[in-house]
Amino acid sequence: MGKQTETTIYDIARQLNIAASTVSRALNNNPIVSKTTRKLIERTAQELGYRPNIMAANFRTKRTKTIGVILPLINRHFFSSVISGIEDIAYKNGFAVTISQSNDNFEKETKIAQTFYSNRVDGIIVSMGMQTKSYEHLRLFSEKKVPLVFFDRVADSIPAHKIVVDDYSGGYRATEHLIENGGKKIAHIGGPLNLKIYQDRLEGFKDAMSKSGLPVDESMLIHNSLTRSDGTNAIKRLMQNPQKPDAIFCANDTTALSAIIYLREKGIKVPQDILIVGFSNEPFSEVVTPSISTIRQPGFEMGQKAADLLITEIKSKGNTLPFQKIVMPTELIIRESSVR
Amino acid sequence: MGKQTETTIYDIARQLNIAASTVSRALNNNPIVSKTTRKLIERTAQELGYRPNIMAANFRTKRTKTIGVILPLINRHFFSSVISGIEDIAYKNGFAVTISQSNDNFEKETKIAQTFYSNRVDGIIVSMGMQTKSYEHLRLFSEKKVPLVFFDRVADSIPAHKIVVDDYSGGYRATEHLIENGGKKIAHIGGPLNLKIYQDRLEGFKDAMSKSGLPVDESMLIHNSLTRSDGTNAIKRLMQNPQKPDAIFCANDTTALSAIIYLREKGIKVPQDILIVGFSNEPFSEVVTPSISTIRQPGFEMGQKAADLLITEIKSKGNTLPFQKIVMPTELIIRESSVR
DNA sequence: TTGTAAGCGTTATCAT
DNA sequence: ATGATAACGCTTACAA
Repeated sequence: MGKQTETTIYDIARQLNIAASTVSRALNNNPIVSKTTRKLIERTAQELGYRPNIMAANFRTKRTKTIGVILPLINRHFFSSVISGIEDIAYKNGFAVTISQSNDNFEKETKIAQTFYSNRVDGIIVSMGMQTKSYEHLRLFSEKKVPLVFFDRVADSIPAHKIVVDDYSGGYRATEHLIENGGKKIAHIGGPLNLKIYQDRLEGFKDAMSKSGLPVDESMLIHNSLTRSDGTNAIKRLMQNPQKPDAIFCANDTTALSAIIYLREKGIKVPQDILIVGFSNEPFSEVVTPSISTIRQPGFEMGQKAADLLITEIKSKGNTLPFQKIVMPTELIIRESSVR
Repeated sequence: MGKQTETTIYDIARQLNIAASTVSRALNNNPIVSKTTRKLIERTAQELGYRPNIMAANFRTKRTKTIGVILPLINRHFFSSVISGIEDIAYKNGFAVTISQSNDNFEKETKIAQTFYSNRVDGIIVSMGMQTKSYEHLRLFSEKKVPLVFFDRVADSIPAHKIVVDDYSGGYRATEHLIENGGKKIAHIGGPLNLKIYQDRLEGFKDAMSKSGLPVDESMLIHNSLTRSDGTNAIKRLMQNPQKPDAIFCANDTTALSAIIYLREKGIKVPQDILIVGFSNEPFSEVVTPSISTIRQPGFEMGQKAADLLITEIKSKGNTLPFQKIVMPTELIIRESSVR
């Protein structure tokens, strides 16, 4: 049975025989209004069931108190953890969070960026899609001084804050661990190399190998999109190789899982015959048999940090701080798949 | 090196010596403008780097093309699947999606609802928190005719569209399956009964039991918040019971997992000694050992359906269709944990 | 088919 | 400390 028309600050002003501007000031906690009128206004607002029209305020102030988030896929544990962390901090600071998934599709990513821009989000947080090789669609934001924070899949060439995990040392530690457990012919199932994170994991892998004097066999390096079926194809190919691997460093847990399941079907034992380490610490990794050794990425904390940096940037309008690259520590979690 | 000031439709109009209204019409694909002027306007808009100020348009039209989503926890496979489905449909219809998580906290849920209302979202999609027993905070939306769609955790007493899975028959099928596999003393680890879904799963359980002439032992019914540790406590209590269960129907996969891991530690074999069925088909259920038999809930499709219904409702402004309760089918997935 | 002009609800500037 | 008023950029009757 709601009223047809919304209460505005004018209604409150009329009721109290004061100016709308005073009402506006009171409702925005402007200390200049007297205590008595403020109380009066607050009570009347309550009585009339006043709800601020944020759209009008946004329009006027050119701020939306909204953060846009672009990421490849919502429905993935790491990403949803990050979202959760972003939402946590945003909420505490009175910001809304708008989320769109690119599905690793470059066109969609571009369109989302444009929509966010047109919607005048106060800032955006981005993790790029696997296809993304050009950054024109994001340049709009840096040009117009809309704060932008990257996480995980970052564009090195764009000046912006970046939150990443230490992919290099993650890759290094994972490989080192495989070597410590007897791995000699170690394969790597990696992601597309246009993304820095996969370059870094690969570099870590290579450096750990050469540190131990082990050769990197190019035929044992596979790069794909790291889906479940990509993983299955990769492990198949590796096992057809005349030089079969005795250990595999997978750039995510999904492909590690593919490998484990494929090898199980073929009667090849993990970790006895082949050692495996994944990356990301997906929830299933702990409970699969054998449980998957992996590199933990603090998704929730990364989201918090990203939101925190972005909001700081938004609040310090224009006085852009020097861009930071925050490298969150990774942690090797040793489970069954890599220990003989 | 961006311009200080944004291009508006007036800039375009001035450049072409036409009226701003014509520009507005052209840019909104109003068929009334002639093809020639439209082309002209589009080209000029492009040249001037025009980006519509959606805030101004929203303010004017009182529409935001935004859907608000309130759910307990983003970082949970079922919920993130739903979000993914919502986002998919919303994007295709030109809607943005704003998401907030209640963390199963009633106060936060209330505050989110108010914020969404003040932000004038065009509609909201809600799955309630476990603490939520009053619906005052949502009444605002129905009063003001803001479309509202519930999913999964619905409030039966509120008139609105509802998307649920067939929890009753899910519970029934799960229990029936346990009985078929030799379960006689069957326990149930369930959720809080203020939520309809857990009532329904329990009802399905009870009916399947009585159908087979099996007694329901009240000491074998446990209700908690279904977290990992809740599950561990529950299975502990059940195993201390003088009447130990020979099968358990868990209201989610998380507690099923807790049970499996606890029993494994105690040397009790699943499924040989105790049969287990879960609910939700979390990703880990397929790969844990033993793999968990469970009830599949089509999260992505539920999200799609919810967004679809909501957008239809939004577009049919005011002419509210009769409220639907859409019951999505559940599917029993039989894996290792329940088959002897 | 195009132009004119009012108005959406708020905030901010300037005056009182 | 409060009031009057312009302005934000767009859409939409209504007029031409």
